[in-house]
Amino acid sequence: MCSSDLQVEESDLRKVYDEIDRPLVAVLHAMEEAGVKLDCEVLSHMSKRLERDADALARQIYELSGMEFNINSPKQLGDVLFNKLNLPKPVKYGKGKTISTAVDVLEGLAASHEVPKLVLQYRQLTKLKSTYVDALPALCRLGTGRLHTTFNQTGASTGRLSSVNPNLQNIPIRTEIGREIRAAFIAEPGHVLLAADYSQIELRLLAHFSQDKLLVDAYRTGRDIHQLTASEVFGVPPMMIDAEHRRRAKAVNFGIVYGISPFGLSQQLGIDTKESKRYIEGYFERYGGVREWLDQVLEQARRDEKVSTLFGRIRPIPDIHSRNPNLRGFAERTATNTPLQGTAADLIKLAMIRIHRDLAQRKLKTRMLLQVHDELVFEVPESEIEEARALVQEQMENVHPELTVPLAVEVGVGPNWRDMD
DNA sequence: CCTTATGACCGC
DNA sequence: AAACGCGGTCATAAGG
Repeated sequence: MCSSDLQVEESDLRKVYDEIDRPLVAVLHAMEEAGVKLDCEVLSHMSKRLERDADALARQIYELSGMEFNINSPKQLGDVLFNKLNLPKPVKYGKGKTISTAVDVLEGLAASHEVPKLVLQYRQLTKLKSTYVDALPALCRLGTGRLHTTFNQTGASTGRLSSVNPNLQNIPIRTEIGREIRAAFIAEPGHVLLAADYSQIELRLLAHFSQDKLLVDAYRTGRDIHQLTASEVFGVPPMMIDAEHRRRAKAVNFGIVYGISPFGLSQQLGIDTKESKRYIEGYFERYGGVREWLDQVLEQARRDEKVSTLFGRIRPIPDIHSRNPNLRGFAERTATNTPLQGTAADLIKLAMIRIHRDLAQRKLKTRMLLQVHDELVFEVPESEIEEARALVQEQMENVHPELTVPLAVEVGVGPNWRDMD
């Protein structure tokens, strides 16, 4: 027996290794070798434009500050904002050393002063330029113009993959400029990119694990889950839910998955902890099964000092008995989040193995390129689009039919990673 | 010169 | 003091 096998003697863990992680190795290798085509021309033009725009912002910042300094140095920036311009220092942010210039601090100041507003714009531009626009083309393999990441199979304690050199799991999408970068990820001539992503897989797994009546019923009947939570927590009929209600309810649902605290939710929503506490209490009043499941996971974590995914992947939770409330709090949130995040990771890995197998069996030229936690990206010859779409959606949705709620997968097809229909 | 820590910020 | 899960990268700054 080889030494790596000694680590996985327990039978459930053995199965996770034999049926998920070991067969995934070949799939990941093929994905890394395939790479993804990058339109370096697009990025080169973007680089010049961002250079000009960032430079113009910097000049305005220097002008309004009355001095030149390094905007990228939090120390120098804090000094200018809070000592030279005498903007109000963030409460609770000093923590001894440098004053925080984090985005939420600057956002609070942006309404009353031009400089923090410009700094936020400057940061957005320089972040995207240095991390993506300038860095990615340099990593393209010469000749093919393709970008090859390395997937780390043991990087995340929950069983998720990670991606390095470059990280292709954090390509921007939220801002317009970010989406321009995404548009530089293209398909070879005669091909399209196909992206398939699980819709709210962790909340669906929460429904499965907790068997909460309301949550299970919501997913079985195809309800808008954030609208439902808004309705239940704020006591407003579903039809009366506006965008702000829904936004707050969405943050509550995410908070539940992450291991909610009144403080964390209040920070996320920019509200009082009193109010966020009311939201959380309101949630558990309505989703009683969720409360019971969370309690049961914590009980198990305290008993075994570990938690598991649906398939038996294990995460030790050594700090669950810590007398340090901070450490213990982290351990508790880890304990409740890991079965959700880890089971989602197990499921998409299983789907990847089966899709890779089926593509080969059917002798399709479609290639799996990327995995981004709940999304798979493929490069598909135009002649195979409909067959690939059906195969991928089918395998992802039916990866584990024993779940008590359906898994929903949305599929998009397009010439690049931004423009998907 | 390289390594490490920190602050900030990109994604799911 | 810190404060909601999991990662990776960049620029700065300081240390060996």
